[in-house]
Amino acid sequence: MLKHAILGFLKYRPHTGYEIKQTMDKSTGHFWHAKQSQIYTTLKKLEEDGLVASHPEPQESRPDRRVYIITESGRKELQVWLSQPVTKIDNSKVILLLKLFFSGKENKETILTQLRLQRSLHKRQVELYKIEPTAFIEEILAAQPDLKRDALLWEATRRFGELHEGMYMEWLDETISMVKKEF
Amino acid sequence: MLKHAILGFLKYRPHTGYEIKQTMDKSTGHFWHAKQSQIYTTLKKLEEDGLVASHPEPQESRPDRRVYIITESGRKELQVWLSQPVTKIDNSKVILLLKLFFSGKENKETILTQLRLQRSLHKRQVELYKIEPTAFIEEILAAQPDLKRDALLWEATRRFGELHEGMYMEWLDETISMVKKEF
DNA sequence: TATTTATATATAAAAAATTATATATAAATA
DNA sequence: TATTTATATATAATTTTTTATATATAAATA
Repeated sequence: MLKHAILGFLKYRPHTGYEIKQTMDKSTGHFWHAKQSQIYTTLKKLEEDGLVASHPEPQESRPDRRVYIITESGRKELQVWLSQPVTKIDNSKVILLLKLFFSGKENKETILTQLRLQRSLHKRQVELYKIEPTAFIEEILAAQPDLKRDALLWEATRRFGELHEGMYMEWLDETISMVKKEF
Repeated sequence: MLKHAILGFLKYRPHTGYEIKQTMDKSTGHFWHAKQSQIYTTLKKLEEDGLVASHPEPQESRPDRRVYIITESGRKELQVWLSQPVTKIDNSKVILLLKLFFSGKENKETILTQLRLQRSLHKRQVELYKIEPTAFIEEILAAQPDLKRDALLWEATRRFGELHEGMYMEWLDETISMVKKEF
């Protein structure tokens, strides 16, 4: 799946591995991520398969960078993937829930500390959703106004993050109250 | 992490690999899952590390089953893991959002079909959250009433699934409307 | 009666993802 | 001035996860 994410980014403009990591973190970070090492190895595989092409670009003060572009074959592959329906719900993994599930014999304060720490992390995240991705969208739209439809969908994914964080905070508050009362 | 999930289940009672898969699907399935093959290989590793022990149990009509129990060392390991704070937000992966993010050049109907299919999948899921896990909890509580605190936490994780599905449906409806209007 | 599905057990191979490590320079901080 | 942090590049080793395959019997369905 990372293959297709990378093809997606290269559809807009050429990227180096480093740039893909940066762009990904700022745009799809809350619903799709990858480690830098994974991006580099996947780019190599994509090039072997002829879905992307690359050339080294000399730099004055930094080591040479390798710039990747999408090929025609890559565009086709992306297009096919985009049109394929998503036929199941993706089952995510939530470590906090896993710990909570088995914490029946833990003492009250251990559980509350766990929940409160997560609450503080998510509170910060809620703030981020209201600024960061919007800036990213406006920057690109200024250069390419033909991406208006793309921008609407990017906003929809940002909105998902916002709703998700809202739901998470609601659940945390509800659960903290429950533990305070019932434990 | 699967190691600890398995230790968690074995804390309550002995399980075979097959049973762990069944129990997991019915209880933590919406926030933690594993393939059967992964469960078997992880059980082996846990036994090598002395965190679980096993013995084969002959059966009349079926192949012998191997029953795993948690060791003292396993209980300690689980306890340490449970008390360690979760210091970051887990970044999940949502395939639908990834596709949507890159679908700016897809036609309106392709996008709407994608969203509507997902809506139907999640609608069915919403129903499941209101029955299945509750049955699981009551069954266990009937046999072991000292698990009342455990049951409260299990209910909290079920509630998370319920809220999550509600939020997902809300977002899908919102996004479907947006695409209908703006595309 | 034949075929399919479910129960119950797992192993092997492949793919994906994480963690650790490595190089080199510039800029900022102590 | 020395150290740390940030930019920019990647590879190697390990762990985790998925996909594919395998065996054997009972029960249900066509």
